[in-house]
Amino acid sequence: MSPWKELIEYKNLSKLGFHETLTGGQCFGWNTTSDNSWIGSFSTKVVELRFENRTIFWRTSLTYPATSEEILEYLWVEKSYDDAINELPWRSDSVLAECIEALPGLRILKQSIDETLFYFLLSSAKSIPQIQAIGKLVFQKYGKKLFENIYSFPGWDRLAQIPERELRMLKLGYRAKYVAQTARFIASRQNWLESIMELKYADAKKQLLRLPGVGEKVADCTLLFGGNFLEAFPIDTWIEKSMEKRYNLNGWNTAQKLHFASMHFGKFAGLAQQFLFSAERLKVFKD
DNA sequence: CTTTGACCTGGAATC
DNA sequence: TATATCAGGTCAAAG
Repeated sequence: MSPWKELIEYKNLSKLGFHETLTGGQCFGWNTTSDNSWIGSFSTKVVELRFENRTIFWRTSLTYPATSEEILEYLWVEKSYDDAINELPWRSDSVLAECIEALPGLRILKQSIDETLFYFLLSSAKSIPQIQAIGKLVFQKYGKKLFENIYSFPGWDRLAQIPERELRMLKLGYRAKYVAQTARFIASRQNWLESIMELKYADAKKQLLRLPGVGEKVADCTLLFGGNFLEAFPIDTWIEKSMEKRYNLNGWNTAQKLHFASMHFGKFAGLAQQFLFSAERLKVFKD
């Protein structure tokens, strides 16, 4: 590892918001190394981050290094983040205001779409630690070793060569079929997944829905966390609960809730979703 | 077009 | 210490 360096001093960031960003379920490649530090990887770069006195410090692997610019981009530490927060309707929405206040600096990471799709294909009826665990088994077996205890995403072409039964042995359960079939779909279409990012949100989502194991929720997670589509609004059980309890949308179906989210939260609905989601998960509200 | 149940597995809840 | 339930969903069959 390189020596620790200061990445940036960040006034409006809490340890909780940062911790939740890295371990709250939008990504699965980070592990806590101490009370205030985390180690993980993105696009075969290994990084350790530390949060201290409103400042983020970083160090990186010598064999798989990242630059500070790459880390800032991955963490969405840019003016566009502040602008996005500013555009959310927290001035007139006290629920959202309370969530943002409780989790300063919570953000959407800029992950790669291939790896993000993979993880969310594993996510159904699994808790965050379980998704992390079974994902890691696959990385460990078919990926490249990047660091002690850190392995890379093998890539869809590699995954396409693996029989479903072999994936089942890695505890994927019925998700093995999703991964195996999706891998074959993607591997047989050159540049298909990457080109989705050039599309408009609705079209990109329509494309992802063609994949086996990808329903609305997984499609929106993939687009939001891996495709930089900030208007994507994944509705899982937590958000479902949030919409019904905090916004009184009992009896609304998913399409209606999605419409509400888009109208009410606007083009950064996905960022709002992350605050609502984490607030619900971390029990910010008394109920 | 909405509703229902199966699908793998295991950590967490209740006996 | 056992046994039953349910979990960041999807899909297909049935109403």
